[in-house]
Amino acid sequence: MKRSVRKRQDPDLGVLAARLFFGLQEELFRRSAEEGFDDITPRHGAVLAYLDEDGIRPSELAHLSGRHKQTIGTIVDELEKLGYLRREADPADRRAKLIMPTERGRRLMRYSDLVVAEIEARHAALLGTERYGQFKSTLRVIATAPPAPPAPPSTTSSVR
Amino acid sequence: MKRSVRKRQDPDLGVLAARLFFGLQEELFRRSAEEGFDDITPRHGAVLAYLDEDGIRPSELAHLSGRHKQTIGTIVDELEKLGYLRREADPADRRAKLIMPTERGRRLMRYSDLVVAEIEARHAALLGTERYGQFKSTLRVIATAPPAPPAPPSTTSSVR
DNA sequence: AAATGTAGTCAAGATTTGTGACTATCACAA
DNA sequence: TTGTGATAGTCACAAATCTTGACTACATTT
Repeated sequence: MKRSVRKRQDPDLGVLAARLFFGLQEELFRRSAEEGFDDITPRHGAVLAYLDEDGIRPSELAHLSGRHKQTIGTIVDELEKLGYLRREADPADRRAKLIMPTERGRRLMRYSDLVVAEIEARHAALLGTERYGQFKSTLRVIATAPPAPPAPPSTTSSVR
Repeated sequence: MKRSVRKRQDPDLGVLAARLFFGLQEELFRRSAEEGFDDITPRHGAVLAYLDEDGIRPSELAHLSGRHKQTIGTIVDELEKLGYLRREADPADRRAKLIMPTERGRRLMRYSDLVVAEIEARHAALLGTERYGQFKSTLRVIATAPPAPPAPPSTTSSVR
């Protein structure tokens, strides 16, 4: 059996994770564009996904999204120009800025949260609420699991 | 409750999918690098993930990975230079090429399949084989589900 | 054999990411 | 209070990556 065929018939966790992620991303940005938010790209998702009505710092966005703070900086520049957010001074720390969504940004936040909720509802309708609920809670555990278990102590370890 | 905090405490499917995918990718490439495959990047994954001992065509790689054929072309160039694969003529179609892994490519295929299998085994050990099996089969259904259901017929549809 | 479609490549421009350095501010300790 | 080291954010430039359009060779259809 060809590996490429096997990967299609019995895809491993990596292939499934990629499909889930990119499929969801595709629908989210396609529908957002249809709704009038047609000037953003998946690249902006790193910031948009974590926008907060109460403001959030660029460095926290960098941490949450796993990107460099320079990248976040240019994405924030773009989204500011597009009218989705503003930079404000953070009263708690004069070095820091707070990224505050504009009205348009808030509308996008609501809409994208809605689309994701709809996608989840679709799965729940297809699978049953209980099975989907179990799936999601298992996914939460797995997605939170540490990357690799601590290296098992070995009698041949170089430490001894 | 801040949206950003909510997204951390009760992450939606989008956030979970991103974590699952990027977490797995991180471990896979980190461990591959430790194993000596330290000249490849996640970008090469589009090709590496679907390499096949029996050969596979660039256009099929483009389709499977969702990237442009030009992108696949340059990735294949790089992997060829790095010694992971060769381009061979496809006997069945003289326009086409077959991407054949070299011995090094086959070793990487085996190792990365092993790492993913190990990650899955880790989850299965943590959750129990049955619960993990249910999770994975549900994930397969969800990841295969069509992006959006056909627009529901509506009495106010512009078609009528 | 003509027309149309497909496989792969080339080349150039635009976009995006990564690196290093820099200022301002904060936190902490001497 | 002053000094030291860390942190938040930005600038500027180099490197990597993606996108677009055009092109050749071959296959398929009519």
